[in-house]
Amino acid sequence: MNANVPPTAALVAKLTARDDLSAEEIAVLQGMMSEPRIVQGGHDIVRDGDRPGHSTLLIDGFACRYTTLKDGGRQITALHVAGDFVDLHSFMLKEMDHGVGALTLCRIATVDHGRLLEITHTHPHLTRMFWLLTLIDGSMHREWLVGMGRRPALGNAAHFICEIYTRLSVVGMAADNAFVLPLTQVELGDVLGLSSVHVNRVLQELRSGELITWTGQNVVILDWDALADLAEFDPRYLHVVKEPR
Amino acid sequence: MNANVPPTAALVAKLTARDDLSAEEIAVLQGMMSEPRIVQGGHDIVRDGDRPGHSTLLIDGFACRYTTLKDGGRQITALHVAGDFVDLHSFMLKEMDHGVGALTLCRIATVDHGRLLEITHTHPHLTRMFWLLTLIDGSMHREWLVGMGRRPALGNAAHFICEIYTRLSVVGMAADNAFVLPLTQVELGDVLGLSSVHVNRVLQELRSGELITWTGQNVVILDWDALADLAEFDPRYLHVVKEPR
DNA sequence: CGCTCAGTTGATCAGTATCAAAGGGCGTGG
DNA sequence: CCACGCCCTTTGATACTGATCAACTGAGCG
Repeated sequence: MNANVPPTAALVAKLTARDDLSAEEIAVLQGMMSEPRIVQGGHDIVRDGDRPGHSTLLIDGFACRYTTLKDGGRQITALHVAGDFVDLHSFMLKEMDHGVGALTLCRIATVDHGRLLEITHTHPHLTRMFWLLTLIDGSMHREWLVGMGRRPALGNAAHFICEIYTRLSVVGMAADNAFVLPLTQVELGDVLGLSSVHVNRVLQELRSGELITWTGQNVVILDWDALADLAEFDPRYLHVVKEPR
Repeated sequence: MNANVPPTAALVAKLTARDDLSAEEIAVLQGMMSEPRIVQGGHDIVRDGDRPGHSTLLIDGFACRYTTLKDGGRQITALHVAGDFVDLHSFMLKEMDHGVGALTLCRIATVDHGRLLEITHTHPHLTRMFWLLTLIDGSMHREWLVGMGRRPALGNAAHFICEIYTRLSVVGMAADNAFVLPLTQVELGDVLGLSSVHVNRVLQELRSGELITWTGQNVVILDWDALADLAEFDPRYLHVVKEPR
């Protein structure tokens, strides 16, 4: 939000939580991004079938990857927060096989794929760090698969809350077990593979168990241990460990 | 199977289905792999929590990534066939957040992470192709998420069959709508997030609709169009398109 | 002031899980 | 070569999770 926070601040935080970056690498990151741009909530950032010539960094706001089925059902396959590259994978995949939508007003900036291509020639470590970002996306996908396939709705909702809290913490957007999450219950249903009615009931159960409060967009985790236990949340899959990569 | 087929044959097929490789790159691939080794079906190739110093290429056989929950439930998050790197992601993630198991007798070979690190410095294009492989894994994860979240069991089972057929075709292990798939119904349940009893009923429905036959390990797709339609299968997510990357 | 949209509640329905048991194929050891 | 055992598949009965349908509330906003 702050004008003198560089657009890459959250990205740098996300990366340096996993490995040190050199001053030059940080400069390359800052130099490669376009001017920030605003996307209104509810609008698409990238469309299914697009062949974007650039990848998009989310500076601020919430976005998601989603796919829509013929019957109108929607599945959100990833939720993105500040510092996430929402479609870094399009650099190598070329054609988008899903859409990316802004859930709230989003501030974004882009990198040209040509610039990324150069970086793969000139900056191997930075290239690996970009690769790492997409691998962490994959880890989250797998964890969501486990949740949808084998966790009951209550546990999976709890797991989602644990994940988002952890991820927001990394970029300084959550602390003291509290954070802002501007998701409707319909959207949460599209994340968890549930109907919005059932999401409502699951949230009530989490509230009545005094595990969380969730009023408007304000989520507070009242009992982290109990929530993580219910979720069988093991944060290793987020790989928030600084080591040489 | 054949002794004068190089261990990297399927991998090269998989990669060249997406972009041309130079002769030198193919030589690098062949030169980097260890001597092949055998793993018995039912045994682990990598364990959850491991920090392997190498990544494993599946030369032959079927393997899976899986995670097990406290109640004993298991979710398979990826199914691997010949030519797949089952844990290329461990090169950057370092610690395994799930296990990799051999579903059948598997022939594997490994690449040291040190060798991969060198390649990221000396062979940018090959590096990008490795990155691409992990991105396609991610695409499949997302598609599975859509299936488990929003497709009914029947459609998702159909989708799985379409996916596997397409993937096996790329490495020459499926043709004429027929292929060998050595998966038990329990394992298929762990893939689809279903109980084995329900898998049985779903398969019977696919059979009675004359969409497939599945006897022992032999699967035949009788009506591809109807199966793909039921599945809403759109192969774009597998990115089997040759173009400069 | 009335619309719209998000959240909530109740009633009923459908899809899938669970439990239990039986049948079939195949390898192994006697 | 047969018998046993084991694993996988199949079937039936029942239970339960989560979906669907419908209606109502409350808050924000034009």
